[in-house]
This record gives sequence, C-alpha cells and structure tokens, in this order.
Amino acid sequence: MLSDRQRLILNAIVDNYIHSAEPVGSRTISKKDGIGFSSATIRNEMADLEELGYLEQPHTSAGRVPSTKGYRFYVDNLIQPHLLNDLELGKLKQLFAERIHHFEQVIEYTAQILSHVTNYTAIVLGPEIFEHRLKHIQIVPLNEEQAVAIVVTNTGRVENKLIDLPKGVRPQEIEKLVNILNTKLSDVPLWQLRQRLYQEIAGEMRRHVEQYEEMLHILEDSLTREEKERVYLRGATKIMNQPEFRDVDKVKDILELLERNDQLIHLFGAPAEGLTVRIGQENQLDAIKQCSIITTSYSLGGKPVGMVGILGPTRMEYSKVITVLNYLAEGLSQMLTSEFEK
Amino acid sequence: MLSDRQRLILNAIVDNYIHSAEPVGSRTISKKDGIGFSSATIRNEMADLEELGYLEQPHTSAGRVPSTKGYRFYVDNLIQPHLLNDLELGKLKQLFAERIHHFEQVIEYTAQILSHVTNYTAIVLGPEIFEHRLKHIQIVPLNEEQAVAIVVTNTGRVENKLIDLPKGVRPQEIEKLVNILNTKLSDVPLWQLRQRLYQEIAGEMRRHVEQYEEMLHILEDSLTREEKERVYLRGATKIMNQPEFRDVDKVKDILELLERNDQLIHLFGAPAEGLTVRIGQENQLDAIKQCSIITTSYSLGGKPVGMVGILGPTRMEYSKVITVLNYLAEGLSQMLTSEFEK
DNA sequence: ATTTAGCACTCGATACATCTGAGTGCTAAC
DNA sequence: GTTAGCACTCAGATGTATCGAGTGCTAAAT
Repeated sequence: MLSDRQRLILNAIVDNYIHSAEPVGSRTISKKDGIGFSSATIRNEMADLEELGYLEQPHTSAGRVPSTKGYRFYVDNLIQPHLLNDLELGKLKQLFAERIHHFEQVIEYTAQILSHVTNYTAIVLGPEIFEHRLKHIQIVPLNEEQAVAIVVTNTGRVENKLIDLPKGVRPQEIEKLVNILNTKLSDVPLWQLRQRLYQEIAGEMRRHVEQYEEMLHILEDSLTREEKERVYLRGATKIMNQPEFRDVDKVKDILELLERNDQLIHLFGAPAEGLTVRIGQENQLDAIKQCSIITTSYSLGGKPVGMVGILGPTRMEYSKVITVLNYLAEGLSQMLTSEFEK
Repeated sequence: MLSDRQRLILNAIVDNYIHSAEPVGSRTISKKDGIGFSSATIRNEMADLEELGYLEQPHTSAGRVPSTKGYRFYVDNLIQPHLLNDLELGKLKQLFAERIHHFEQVIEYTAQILSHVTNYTAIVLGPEIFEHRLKHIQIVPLNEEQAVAIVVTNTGRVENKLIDLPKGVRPQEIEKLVNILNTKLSDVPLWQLRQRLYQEIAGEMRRHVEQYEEMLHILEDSLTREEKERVYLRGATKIMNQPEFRDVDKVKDILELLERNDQLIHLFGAPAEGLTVRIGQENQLDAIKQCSIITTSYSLGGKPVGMVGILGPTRMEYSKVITVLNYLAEGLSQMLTSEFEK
C-alpha cells in the first residue's frame, strides 16, 4: 500500500504530466504548493514509486512518466472532482434544450458536443433495439417485382428494406397480409418479431393469404435483419493535437481503426452499465494501446440502452472527461425517458 | 507552344516523379528508353520548361518537380491510356455483379472499391433527388402528439420525419388526408411536391379535413425538407501513405475537412457532367491545395444523377484514376438504368 | 545550329564531435 | 527521516566537415 506522501507525489506527477506532456522532474514537484519536501526527498520517493511500477523513466537522466499502473491508481484513488466552467456547462445544456425530432440527430449532436467540450474523440452508440416496439408495418410495392417493407417503432425510428416479391402476387394479397401483421404484431418488441411471426402469424397467413410460404420467408428476412448499430464518431482528428501523436505512423493506425464503422463498436468492449475507464495497455486493440477510453451508458426508464465514450491519449484529462460523461449521460437519460416514457 | 521534344521530356519527368516522389534530375531522364539525348541537352530543355512555368526546382542543386501548370499540360495533352490488370478489373466487376437491394449499399460499396483499387480517398455522391417520384405517403401516429411521416419513392428510397401533430386531431382525419395525398400526388417528382401541395391539395383539404391549415404547414415542412445529400467517403487515411504527407500538420487540415460531412460535397465543386480534374492550386479550398481531385458523373437513363471522385496528392496516378473512374461511372450508369428504367 | 563533354559550383543531407543542462543516485551531514 | 551537495548520465541542441546529386555555363564536336 502506498503511504500518504507517496499518493500525494504520484498525484502531483500525474497531474503535471497530463498538462505538460513532458517527463516530470523532482524539482518541479518539490516547488509545488502543498508539497513541503526538498527535491532529494521527492527523488527517493520517485525511485520507490518506480520500483513499485507506478512510474517509468524514458531514459536515465529524464524525469518520470506515469505507467499504466500509475494512471490506474490515479483514476481509482486519487482523482479529484472537476468543476466545469460556464462555457462548458452551457455547451452541454444546449444539447438538452433541443427538442427531439430525430433520434439520430440527438446522437450525432451528442457526439459533436462531447468532442468539442473535451477536445478528444467522441463515440456515441445509439439506443439498442430491444426497447423498440412495433408501431406499424407497411409494404409499398414499387413495381411487379419489388416492394419496400417499412417498420415504424414507438420511438419514431423507421427501418426500411427493399424486398423481392414472389412472381404474380396480387396487391390485395399484400394488403391483407399487412393488415394481419399490424393487428397481430402491434406493440411487440422488435427482437421478438421473428418468433411471433412463426408462432402466431403463420397459421393465420395460411388461411388467408396466397403464396403464404414465399411471403413468410421474405417477411422473416426483412423484419429480423441484423440491426446495424448506429455509431457516431466525432473529432477523430483531435488526437493529432496531442504532442505525443505528432508522428504520422502512430496516428495512422488509430485513424484507420476509427474509419472502420464496423469496428467502432468494439471500442466499447463488453457493454457495461455505468462508467468504465480503460487505460493504455489495458485495451485489447493494439492500435489504441497508447490511448485511454472512458465510456458510460445512458438509459431509458432505468434500463441502459446506449453508450457514450471518449477516446484520448493515456495522458488524458481523466477528471474532466469523467465529469463531462457522467453529466451528459445523466442528462441524456432524463431527456430520453421524459420523451418516450409517456 | 511546346516542341515535341519538350513534351517528351515533360512527360518523362511527370511520369517519373509520380512514381518516385523525388525531384527528377537530368541524368535520370537521359538514361530512359525513348530519350536519345545527353543529360546536358535535357538540362537545357528543363531550364526552358522551368522558365515557361511547367517545372519547379525545390532548391538550386535539386532536380525538377512538375508545377500545377505542368501537371495540367500532362493531363490535358500527354496522358496515355492506362491498362487495368486483372485483379483491378475483377474488383470493379464485382461491384456490378451485386444485386441492388439498397441504394445506399451500392454507393457505399462503390466508394469502398474505388478507394481500394486506386489507393486514394474515394468520395461518392448519391443519386440526386430530382429523379425520384412519389410512390407512397404514410403518416403513422405514435401518440397523441407525434407521428412519423414517411415518403417512399419509385426508386425504393424511404424518407422519414418525426412531426408534431396539432392538438386534438383525430386519426380518421389523418387517414383521410393520407388518402387524398396518395391519390393526388402519386408519381409526382419530389421537387414538385411543395408546389403541387398548394395548387391541388389545399382546396381539397379545406373541404374534407379538419384543422387543414395546421396540417398543411406540417406537411409542407416534412415533405419539402432539404434532402440531406448522401455522401460516402472511404480511405480517408490513405493520404498518409504518401511520402509528401508524412507530416501531421499537412495531413491534419485535410482529414479535418474530410471529417465534416457537410463540407464533403463542396469537394465536387460545381456539379458537372463528365470527367473533371482539379489539380493542386486549382482547388478552391486551402486545405487541399496540395491535392488533386478527379470527379465524374454517373447517370440514370442518360441523365446525370450522381458523382464519384478520387482525392489524392497532386503527384497522383492520373492515368490510372481516370481510367478507373470512367470505367466505374459507365458501369454504375448501366446498372442503375437497367434496374430502374423498367 | 545543335548537341554534348567537361567542369566549377551549389546546397541539402549525412555524419561526427562537442556542448549544455535537466535530472538522477548516492553519500554524508543535519 | 530529511536535505545539501556533488559526480554522473544522456538526450538534444549546436557546430563543423564531408559527400554527392544535380545544376549552369562554356567550349569543343557534330
């Protein structure tokens, strides 16, 4: 266990390094307010902290830099609450003042503001499908062969998919089918659709609809398709402002990862409720072992439905980012709940 | 006017520089096949070409580099047709083999392949709205206050927007309204909707629908909203592979520009039919004055409806990119036309 | 009148030596 | 237990010499 003085010094070193991006020397620390020790004493403590694995030395005659373990201890035990200034608070409140007109807009705007306030890369994962319930199904024929299947949910989300019609199907048949679907499946959660389709609809369809078998397959396909996760990314280039990423090769791997929309979701790791911090080496993906990711979930009516996260260098303003994320997730949850819980 | 020999030499220099990324010296050129002159002669010609503004010298004892004017002459007069290899052709044909199931998918896949084959950044602009005709309108109430308005076009595109309902409107009224709209507006091009709404629907509505005035405003708002252009970007980080962009500061401006979805469309400049090449300084945006953009349009039934483009360094493989773009735009046009012209 | 060989010259790149100073570890005194 | 003092280390900055690719110009060759 670390002594009080060791904690004090570790805290000072991390704080300093986060803002200066330069290895921190013993003299710098000893001159700080609140530290009443000479540089020699600090040096001894630093040597101990290094031996314990909390600090690292880039080379013999340089100052110390926090290790992943050091950051971890800092985040878990030392971090002090951050006070947001009026400008930042204003930006965040702006988001909640918006009237929700489109789900995606809110998410996009959230990512935008997060990135802007923190100066790091923001990732927002849209509300998960399992809270969406079917409001309405519509099938609009385009011509003899094709139609568009449209699914509207109680949350106002609209999914659509082009489908191929069986040969010679008559418009009346489609209409009949849609009526059955809307009567039977209204208010069913989307993830149950496939199941319900077979359990309750199949029999009904056989009785009333021609070519029911083909239609059934097509329906199954269009109603139960993989929901493409809606991930929004903002401020990917912000990482380039960090002095430790002034090298194209270092930045390239990260940006290539961020460019791949399908990979983004993996940055969140296992979906977890509440705030999670993953620091440097703790990250699975090689490309971001020099970065930290802080994520948290937001909820609708108490159930977590989506996530927001910040990607930055390991030398990140943890305190500020954590405050911002907590504040934002809280606000977002309230906003969603009051909007859709009625 | 340039002499034949000057053209030959300029061509050789540009070709060489495109592949080596190093200033080209007189000796390099004189040793090339097809050039029967000594380095001294080449030097004299180079001096002339520089004076005429086709070449530049980074410093006194360095070789020559093409200027924007030099590239321009090369593209306009010297370029030779490029032959695609089997691998590249295979990749491109793969695209056309796909069955169209979703417009956006095709566009996304196009960008993907373009970037992969050329190793530069690809930008694809989705088909413009003016060829889309109304197929079906639907208004799905979500609760007392809100509804989703859905517009389906003959091309299978689905637009949707959350709308606020006037207080106390009855479901029957909405149904009546939707019926009127579908009867009167079927097959009307989307861009005419607003106009037709007032000319033909307003009178009908007043007779049959309560609260017609509020509904009219809401409809107008939801039917005529700005179509958000669908721009797809792929391979933004490819620019980092170029030796002249190994500097974070140079890359940053470009990537920041590409990150802004709303700005992307400006990269295409004025929408033009056919192939356009904009080289270095010719570009309006400062961030890409070290880059070239090649764009072309693709069409549906003879009318241009969208664009594809490639962004790369001024030192770009113009010949190859032009060939690829032409080939792809041609194939895409055929594909779209055969799909939607029936 | 062109072309080319020859040569002096330029200047970025590279290598190497030197200097500087921030920071360390250790020891001995406080 | 703390600190002053000091020798030591080493990355980074600065300075100097050398190298060589490439040039421009002149005079000879074609």
